[in-house]
Amino acid sequence: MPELPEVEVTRLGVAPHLEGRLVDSVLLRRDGLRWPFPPALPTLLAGQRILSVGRRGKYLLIHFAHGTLIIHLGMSGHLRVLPPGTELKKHDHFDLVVGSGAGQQVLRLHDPRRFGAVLWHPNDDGELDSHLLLRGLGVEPLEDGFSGGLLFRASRKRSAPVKQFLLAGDVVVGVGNIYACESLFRAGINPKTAAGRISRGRYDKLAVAIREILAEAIVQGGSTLRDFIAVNGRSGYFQQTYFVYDREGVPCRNCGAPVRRIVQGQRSTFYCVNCQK
DNA sequence: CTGGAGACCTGGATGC
DNA sequence: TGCATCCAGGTCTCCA
Repeated sequence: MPELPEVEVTRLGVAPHLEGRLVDSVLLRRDGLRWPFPPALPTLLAGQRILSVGRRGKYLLIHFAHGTLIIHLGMSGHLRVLPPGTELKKHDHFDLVVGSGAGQQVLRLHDPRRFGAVLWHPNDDGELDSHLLLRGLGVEPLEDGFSGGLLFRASRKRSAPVKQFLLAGDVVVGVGNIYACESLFRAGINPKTAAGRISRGRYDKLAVAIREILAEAIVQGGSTLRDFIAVNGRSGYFQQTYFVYDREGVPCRNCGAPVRRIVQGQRSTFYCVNCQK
């Protein structure tokens, strides 16, 4: 579920409930997800104040004075802010309880497939950017530094299809399977084209498309933010109007030709043979 | 360095 | 109804 917009909407949703508050306790309901939970987490965080909630790519970063809690939602994870005592559901793996008394709230991580992660980076372990999982990440697509020029330069000598080039995350972060498909459609680029054979001008168009599509998705998600504190929290995310993703055989919204599905790197790619050359 | 395949998991949809 | 198969929003690890 979570690509960059979903993670950013999650960040916007949970931050007001976390920032400035003291951690009461941490509950680990299993040993870990993709990697083991740091067993010392409850001790490390109890009584500590949350300074801010940030994001790097698809990683959520909960900053404390002495380190950062790194949370990844994997394929199926989501976070909710709930009243204490909320009934536990299957696959609720991790709680961060903040505040005390009537103001207490629980940040709860739910992740059926368990591809997510909860990790701890102590400040005395060096810069957060040098953390093993963060060090190889590309630029943020919504920040300065992301441009068609960057995509163009980074793609020279890359023979992989442009779809895979975007998904790899070492040049630009946060573009997952859905938004890679949608961005390439908006830019009119065939996902199979070798990244290194795409012109500067077409990358300019692609960079704009990526920016616009991610920003639009975040705006749409913003309208559902209160779901993050709903007890029976519905999806919390949003229904994006896709142009090609998950629309195999359906007429292209632009030209009417049936949308095609192919497999690249063991992932589905959806595109329009007419509109994407 | 680059690129491709396998790995990690559960659950929902589909087909016989 | 039951069971098998396929598919899913990520990304690390290993190998050629």
